[in-house]
Amino acid sequence: MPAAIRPLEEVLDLLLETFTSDGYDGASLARISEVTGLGKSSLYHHFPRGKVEMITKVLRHLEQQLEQALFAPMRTKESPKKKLDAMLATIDAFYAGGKKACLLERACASVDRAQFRRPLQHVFLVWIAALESLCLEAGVPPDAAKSRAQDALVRIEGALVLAAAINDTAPFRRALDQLRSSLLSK
Amino acid sequence: MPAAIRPLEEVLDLLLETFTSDGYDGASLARISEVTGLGKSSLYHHFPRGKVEMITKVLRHLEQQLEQALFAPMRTKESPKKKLDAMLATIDAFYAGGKKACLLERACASVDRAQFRRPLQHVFLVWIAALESLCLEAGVPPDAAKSRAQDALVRIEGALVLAAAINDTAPFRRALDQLRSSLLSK
DNA sequence: GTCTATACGTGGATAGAC
DNA sequence: GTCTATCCACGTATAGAC
Repeated sequence: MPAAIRPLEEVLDLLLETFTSDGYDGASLARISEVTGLGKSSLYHHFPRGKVEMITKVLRHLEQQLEQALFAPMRTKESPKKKLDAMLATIDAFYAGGKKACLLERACASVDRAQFRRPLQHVFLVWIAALESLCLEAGVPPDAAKSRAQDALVRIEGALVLAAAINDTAPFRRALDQLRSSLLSK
Repeated sequence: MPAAIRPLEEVLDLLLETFTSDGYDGASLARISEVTGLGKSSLYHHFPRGKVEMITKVLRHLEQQLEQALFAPMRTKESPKKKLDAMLATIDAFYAGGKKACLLERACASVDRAQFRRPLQHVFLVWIAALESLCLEAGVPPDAAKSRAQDALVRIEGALVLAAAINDTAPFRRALDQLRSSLLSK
């Protein structure tokens, strides 16, 4: 596979951004073409199955980003508490303090979600697993760790929805604060 | 305004259902026509501004439904605890135990959301206000009541998103359980 | 109020030259 | 790998008869 003019990585970053802000349905090929600087034919060269293939690869790309930015730091030898704080700071920055939407949530609500259900679900499951590990490491009882992890994502996603809907980032900031103080408590 | 063949109320119920399951973007006029049994022209007779007017009226309709089913019962003389339990049971049924999506969340993620931002925001604010009142009545400190109310919606919306994404209603059931046990605590 | 027919734009997707 | 040009389906929306 010869190197493309614009590295695929970079294209995926742009697609991630576009799908996040415009939604999967709202991101038209015309818009995507504009954003990436690639003509439609070029896009179909890289993604023969069209938009479905784009979002699928974007989801994998996002998963890799999360792996590097969130999950990998959680496997270091730092104290769980410090790792939690670091993770929350990263999340805070990633969602611009609650001003930015979440690609995952947007994708869940899209018309064609059935066509990329699996990769979408996978990102959530990986994220939950990472949080569960952290809980276990901090001494949270095994039968409670998974629920805790799921509930953390519930709060993050829900807070992003509400913050956008009422145009107030307070719910998001509180959600992170609450996770900071209670996710790892026994 | 002469009575329509099919009462407008009933049409709005059908639209609510369709927008919820298919999303605003995914609900095409063809589909809406099919579901309601009204031809496209009839739809434009009732909703001259098209889909935007439909969703706007559906949101108002939903607000009235919530008023009757959720908010009005909260203003009775029952104990706050009993009223909370009743509300959670209604919510549980409304979202089919976490299997059904939330129109509000779907609408938030739609392409044309800017065109019905206000009515959408209004439903959230009314709901939050109702929860806040209940908190205050139960003796939750005034400076905490609003946050509590917002956080309750965060959990409900977030749980619906996650439950759908990972195809597991457990997060939703837990969210309601947690609200039952902690929303009104001091 | 409802219907049939249709206009018009834009969506995703392709063909074929370079 | 990228471009221009184009296809077709479907989207919303409208016209005009009944």
